[in-house]
Amino acid sequence: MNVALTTRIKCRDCPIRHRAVCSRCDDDEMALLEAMKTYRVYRAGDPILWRGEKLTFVASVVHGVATLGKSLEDGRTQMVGLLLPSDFIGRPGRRHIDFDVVAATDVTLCCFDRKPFELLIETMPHIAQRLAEIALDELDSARDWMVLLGRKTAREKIASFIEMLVRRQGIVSLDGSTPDLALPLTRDEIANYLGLTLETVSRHLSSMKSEGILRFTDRRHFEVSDFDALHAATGDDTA
Amino acid sequence: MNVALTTRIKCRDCPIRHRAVCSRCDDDEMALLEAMKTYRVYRAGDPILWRGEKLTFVASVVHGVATLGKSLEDGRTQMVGLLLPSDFIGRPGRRHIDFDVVAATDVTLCCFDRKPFELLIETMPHIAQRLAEIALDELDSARDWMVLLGRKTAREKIASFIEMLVRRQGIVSLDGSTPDLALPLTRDEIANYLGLTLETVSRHLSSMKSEGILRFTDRRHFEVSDFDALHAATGDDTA
DNA sequence: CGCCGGTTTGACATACTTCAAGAGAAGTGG
DNA sequence: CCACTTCTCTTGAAGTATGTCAAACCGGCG
Repeated sequence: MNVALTTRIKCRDCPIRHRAVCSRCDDDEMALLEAMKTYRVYRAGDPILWRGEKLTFVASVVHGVATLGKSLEDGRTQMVGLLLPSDFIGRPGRRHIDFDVVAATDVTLCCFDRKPFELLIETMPHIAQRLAEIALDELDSARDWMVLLGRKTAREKIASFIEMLVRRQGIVSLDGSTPDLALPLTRDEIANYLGLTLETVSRHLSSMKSEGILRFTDRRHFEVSDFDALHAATGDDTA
Repeated sequence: MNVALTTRIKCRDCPIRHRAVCSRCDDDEMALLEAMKTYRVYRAGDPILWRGEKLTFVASVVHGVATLGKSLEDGRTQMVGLLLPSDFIGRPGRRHIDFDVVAATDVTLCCFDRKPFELLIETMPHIAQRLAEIALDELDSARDWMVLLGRKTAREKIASFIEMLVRRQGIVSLDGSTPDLALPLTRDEIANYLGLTLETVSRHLSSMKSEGILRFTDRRHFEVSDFDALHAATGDDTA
């Protein structure tokens, strides 16, 4: 089995201490959580939860990136979320999960058995408060993604995706260029995320390269040479 | 101005009492909410909140249907949610709203000023608990919608939309037909919801009519004559 | 009656997909 | 170190679903 226990991190040393579902909890509450939690570790590519599976635990992502996706009958798939550190997995109150969760990189989860966690929601207001915030934030970004999926052209989708990567991991210098950035997903995964095919993704990345907007140092590493042009290609208004 | 006060409903007689953000509250808590709430009424077509606007209140939909949408620079728009009775509007903790909210039919809202409501979240656990549930449910359906927008064909999108209407307001009899149902949106609004154009919506509705899946009694009223065929056209697996 | 918004239908354009072949990297084993 | 496989990615050619443009239809309402 892919699941393994890892060295326990103390909650006070936890990298997601200030953002995860536990972030509003005080020291006493933290001690309680500390006693309940368990870790699970997955290797890149491993399935974490499969659609329809019984939902025995809920979890926060501690390290790594997981994808949240769903498939149609005939095998078409759509990624509906990228789970990054501090993101929450699972749906308290539901017996089964309705999505596929897969580790995109090596992933560490901080898990709580579902039943006890549901009790926690009843008895520890700080948990419910933070959970509501997290869910509402996630909802906002899901809705932004819906605009992208429903109305943007392939080029705009790809530009938006790159811009998101830049905003998340990079700094844009005054001349509109960025340092070297990693593409964390394969062309296929990007396509899956954007509602496109991998060929379309490849073609548009190539054309943005030949237009001088992007420069590839290698297939999985690139820099933006003209951030203004990139933003203009997203179709978003200049917010 | 479009906003008007309406006759106050007592919370205990409220039609959304058991589903809205207040549904977990006990009698004492209810009394407090009763004192804080105000009603706002909008006519079909009226804007309720505009993107970027200051968010002075949050609200629950009591009657009617509102749409939640977002636009691109050049005017393309995408609907990202349909707000039905008991749905929640607003984002506690945010000063501004990032979407356009428009009344699709006449709408009544039960409103709370944002600041006092945020205090309520801190002090009244039942509110935060229910809000988390609502947001997580909404998130699940947003994600289902992302699959539709990203991967379904026009025909599948429309079949899915009709199926949703049926599940929400109708009953399917044993022979797979339904009673007369109302189409609450115009072709244009449906297109907007599905990430299509109104022409494409119209064409596919026509073809499903000629295939004997749907029957229109009038442009805004229809019945399903073959629910199995409808479901088969959605592309979803037989869940 | 004649306008008007919502709708249908047609003809055409095109962005994206599909199918297919091949090139680069990266790993594997001799 | 060099075949050999395998996987990812690129590029091309052809097909198609959906968008775009345009005209006509229909029911409602002044």
